[in-house]
Amino acid sequence: MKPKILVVDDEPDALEVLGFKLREAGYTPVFAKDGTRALAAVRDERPALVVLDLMLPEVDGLEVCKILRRDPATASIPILMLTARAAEMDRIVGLELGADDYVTKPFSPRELVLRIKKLLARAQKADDPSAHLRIGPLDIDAARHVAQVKGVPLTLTATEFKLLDLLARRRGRVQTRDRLLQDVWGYENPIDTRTVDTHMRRLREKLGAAAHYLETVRGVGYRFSATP
Amino acid sequence: MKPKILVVDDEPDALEVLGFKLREAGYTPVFAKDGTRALAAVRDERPALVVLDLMLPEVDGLEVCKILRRDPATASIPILMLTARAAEMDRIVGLELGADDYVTKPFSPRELVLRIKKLLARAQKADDPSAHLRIGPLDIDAARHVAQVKGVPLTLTATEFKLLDLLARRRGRVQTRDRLLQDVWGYENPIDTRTVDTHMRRLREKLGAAAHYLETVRGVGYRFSATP
DNA sequence: GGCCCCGTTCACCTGATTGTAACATTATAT
DNA sequence: ATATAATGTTACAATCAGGTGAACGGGGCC
Repeated sequence: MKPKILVVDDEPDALEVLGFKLREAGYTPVFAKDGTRALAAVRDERPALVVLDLMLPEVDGLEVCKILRRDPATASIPILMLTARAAEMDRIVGLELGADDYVTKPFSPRELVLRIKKLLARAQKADDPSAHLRIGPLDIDAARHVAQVKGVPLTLTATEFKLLDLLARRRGRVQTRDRLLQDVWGYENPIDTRTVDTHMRRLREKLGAAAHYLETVRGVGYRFSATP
Repeated sequence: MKPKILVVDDEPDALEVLGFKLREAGYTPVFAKDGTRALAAVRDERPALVVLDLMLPEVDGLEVCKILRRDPATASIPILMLTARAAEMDRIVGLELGADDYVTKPFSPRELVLRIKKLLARAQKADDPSAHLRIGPLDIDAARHVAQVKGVPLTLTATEFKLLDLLARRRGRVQTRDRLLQDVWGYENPIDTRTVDTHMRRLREKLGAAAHYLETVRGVGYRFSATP
C-alpha cells in the first residue's frame, strides 16, 4: 500500500519534479494546481498527506489549510507548506492554522521527502497504542500513564485514563456506549447502564480547558473531536 | 475471486453470447432459462448480480424481481433487467420495485458489461458499513457520524442520519415504508407508517440543496436517486 | 474492624427528539 | 372534471437521552 500524497502547486514544473521524486520514494502522487481543485482532490482522493504551496490562484494555501482543518473529515490529514519566504512561517505553522511543517523554496527534494516521511510516521503513531499522543494542549503518555493539559498533569483514575486514551486514539470516530463498555471495561454483554456517562462527566470535569474535545453524539455515543 | 453472475433468459443463443462476454470480462456466468429455475439458482449459487430477461416462461422477470426483493437474504443482490421494449422500463425500474438498471435488446455486450461493473462497484461500497459514501455534493461518514453537503456539516438527529445513510447505501432502489420502519426503526416497533413521511420531510429540509436526491415513489415508498 | 478511594447506581432535571394527528396539497382514477 | 387516495406540512405533547449531583458499596490498606 503506497501512501497517496496530494501536491498542490500552480507551477507545472514543480509538480513534475515533485511527482517524480515522490514516486521514486514509494508514494503515489496526485496533483492539483489551485485551491479549489485541491479541496476537491482531498475529498475525492483522501490523500495521506498534503503538500501545499502558500501562493495559489483561486483560494490561497492558507485558506485551503483552514478549510481542511475545520472539517472533521479532513482535520487529521498532515499538511506540509511550501513557501518562498521563511520569515512568516513560524506564525503559520505554530498558531494561526494547522500546517504541520513547512519547507522554504527553493528546497531539496530529498529534504522534502524526509519531512513527508516524518509527518506520515507521526500521523501513523496515533494508532500505535504505546505511543505518546499530543493533541492540541493535551498530552497522553500511555507508557507512563500520564495525561497533561498544557503541561499540567491530571490526576486520573485508571478507568478514566483508559477511557480518555481510547477516545483520543480513535479521535474523530464515534464510540457507542456498548463499544466503550467492551473496550474500556471489558464487559462481554453490554448492559444498560449510565456508568459511561458518569465517567465522561468526571473526565470532562478534570480536563477543564480541554473538556470540549469530548463531544456527545446524541443517540449514538461519544466522540473525541477530530480538530486540534 | 471472480464474481458470479446469474443470467436468466429463455433464448439459448443469448445465454451463449452473454456467457462468453462475461467470462471474457472476468466473471463467472451461471445460467437459468426460466423464472422458477432462476429463483432456485439464486438460492443455490448466491450470485453477486442477476441479469434478468423481462419475458420468461413459468414466472416472468418482474415477478422474479419482486420475489427476490421481498426476501432479506436476496434483497440486496443487484438486478439488471433485459427487455425488448424501452418504453415500459421507466415504470419497471422506477415504480414496480427493485430492478437496479436495465438494458434494451438488442444491446451491445460491451455496454452490458459496463453496467454490470458499475452495479457491482456500487453494491460493494454499500456493503461496507464503515465506508465513506460520497455521492455528488453529499458526504456521509458513518464512523464519524458526520454528513455534509458541499463540505458543510449537517446537524442530523440519530434517526435522520440512519435513515439517510440507509437510503444512500441502497441508492437507486425503492424502499417501502415498511422496510424502512424495519431497518431504521427496528422490527418490534408497530408505529404509524406516516412517521416515515415526517422524517423524510425533516431530512429534505436539512439537506437543502441536496434534497432532490430523496425521491418519492408514489404508492410504494422512497428512494435515493441513482444518479449523482 | 474502620476508612478511603473508586466505580456503580439512582434520582432528578432539562432540552431535544420524535410519533401522531390534523390540515393542505398533489397525483391518480373514474 | 371531480372524487379519492397518497403525500407534503405544520404543530404539539409525550418521551427520551444525557447532564448532574449524590448516595451506595466493595475492596484494599492501615
